[in-house]
Amino acid sequence: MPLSAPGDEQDWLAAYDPREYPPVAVTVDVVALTLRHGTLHVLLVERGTPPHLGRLALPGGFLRAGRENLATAAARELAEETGLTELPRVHLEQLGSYGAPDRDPRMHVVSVAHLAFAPDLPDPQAGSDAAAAAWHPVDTLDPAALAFDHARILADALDRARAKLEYTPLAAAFLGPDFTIPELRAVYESVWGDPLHPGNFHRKVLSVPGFLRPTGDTTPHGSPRGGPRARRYRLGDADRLHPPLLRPAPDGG
Amino acid sequence: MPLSAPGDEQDWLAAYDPREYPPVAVTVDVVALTLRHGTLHVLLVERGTPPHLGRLALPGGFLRAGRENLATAAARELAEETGLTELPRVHLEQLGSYGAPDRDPRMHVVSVAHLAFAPDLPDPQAGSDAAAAAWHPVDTLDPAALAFDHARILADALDRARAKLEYTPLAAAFLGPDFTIPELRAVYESVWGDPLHPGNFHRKVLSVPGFLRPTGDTTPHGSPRGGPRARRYRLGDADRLHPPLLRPAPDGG
DNA sequence: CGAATAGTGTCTATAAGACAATATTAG
DNA sequence: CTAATATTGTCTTATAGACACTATTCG
Repeated sequence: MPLSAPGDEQDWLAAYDPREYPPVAVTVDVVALTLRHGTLHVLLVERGTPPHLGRLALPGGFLRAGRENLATAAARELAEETGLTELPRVHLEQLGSYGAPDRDPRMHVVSVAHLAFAPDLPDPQAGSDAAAAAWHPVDTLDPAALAFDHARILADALDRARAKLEYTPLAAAFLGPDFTIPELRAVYESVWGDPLHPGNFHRKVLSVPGFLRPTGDTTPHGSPRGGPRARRYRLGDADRLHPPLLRPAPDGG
Repeated sequence: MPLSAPGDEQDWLAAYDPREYPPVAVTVDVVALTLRHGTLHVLLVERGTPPHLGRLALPGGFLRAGRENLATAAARELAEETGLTELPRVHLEQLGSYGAPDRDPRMHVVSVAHLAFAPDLPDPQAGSDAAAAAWHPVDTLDPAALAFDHARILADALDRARAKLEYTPLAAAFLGPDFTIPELRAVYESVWGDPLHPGNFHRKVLSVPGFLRPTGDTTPHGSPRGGPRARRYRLGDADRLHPPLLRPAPDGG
């Protein structure tokens, strides 16, 4: 219920003037994930200003008030930090908002965090804005190296990513338009951190209706250490996996 | 990355003054769901001021800058609109943020929507703030009667609620501390809108580890139209259902 | 050739759904 | 008594996971 406030706020609401209002800033942050050399990486920038100068942070910035919606702002920030004007084949979704009053020492900042899945993108060295940005492996990343509450946001993003692979075809967002089932399995193994049984995985993904559609051709070569060529697939029309690909259960519970 | 902005914004950021900044308001809205007489209801208020005067809206209001976080603000708004100072046994979680520039005609408002599951609460007539609030059945609600983009928010909330029942024990949040398996089944049937097989449901919920814990006693009476007394249960310690209770598949795939 | 891998077959334990059966209670 | 309901039992079918096997390709 925007701008309708209860009780004692209602009077001055009628004659609303934003300049009298205690300020809240809205920013948009992006947890951009990609796979490089088979391991999961996240895009981080090194902060050039205080607070947390020199520490790593998620790419992000202010919402341009009155001019863009949240998803647009997230895509814009991601494009600026990667130096890519085009971001083809990148999945972008909202993750959640973080609004603790003290999460930024300067003022109350509400950050709307987003989650991006991208195929292997080039190193963000080109643009000037992207100079401080780089891909970092998530498994060797020290959470204490992150500024603000970005370690928490990253942790939430990884939880969400792992869950999304179970019941959506989004694993393919880490790959090109065509891909093989072993490549798809590598995505699941990297994000979930568990090795999967090749044969069972193969049969299972093929059994999900609408997940994969064969292109008819195969890879030109076998895998680096031998083996036959793999068939190539494209995404089907399903936007949910029925039945889902469940992770190996977290032990006893 | 709060307050770290790329390129041309970086200069004036150092000498940041919120009064020079294009204003964005942050509100918190709540989609509060409860079960009354076996049907799902949502808490709505009738707007007393333009825009959308007289139309129905989700309860909500401004985030108190610098003084509260998002979840606290949502709980406060819900308490104010229901007239209840205590909100025991209410599950509250963040749903998502809505920030299209034109969603409120007065200014750019980012609303952080929340989702609440509550046991059958009294009608919100008591407090003055809650005068215009009432529970509305969701299945007979005309989406066009809702102000702003609240129909979309409500639809997203229902999607989330239906999905959450599959893999979390949150159905119990609609019930008291003790409940019977038929009562729990009624929650699933109301939220999913499908009748479930009593026998199979019974066995299935009991088979999920950590979901239900028997209290040892039973209901004092049978159900209104006959039948034996039902055993009472309390929630177990699981916060996820493994394996999940999957909905009947949406037809062909 | 030897090793690694894509893809298929087979078997078993488990789970889901249809249905039946029994016991208990309301009216 | 009759109807409705809680709970348990049984059976069939689908699925997950373990494992084996074949064919293909790299070095």
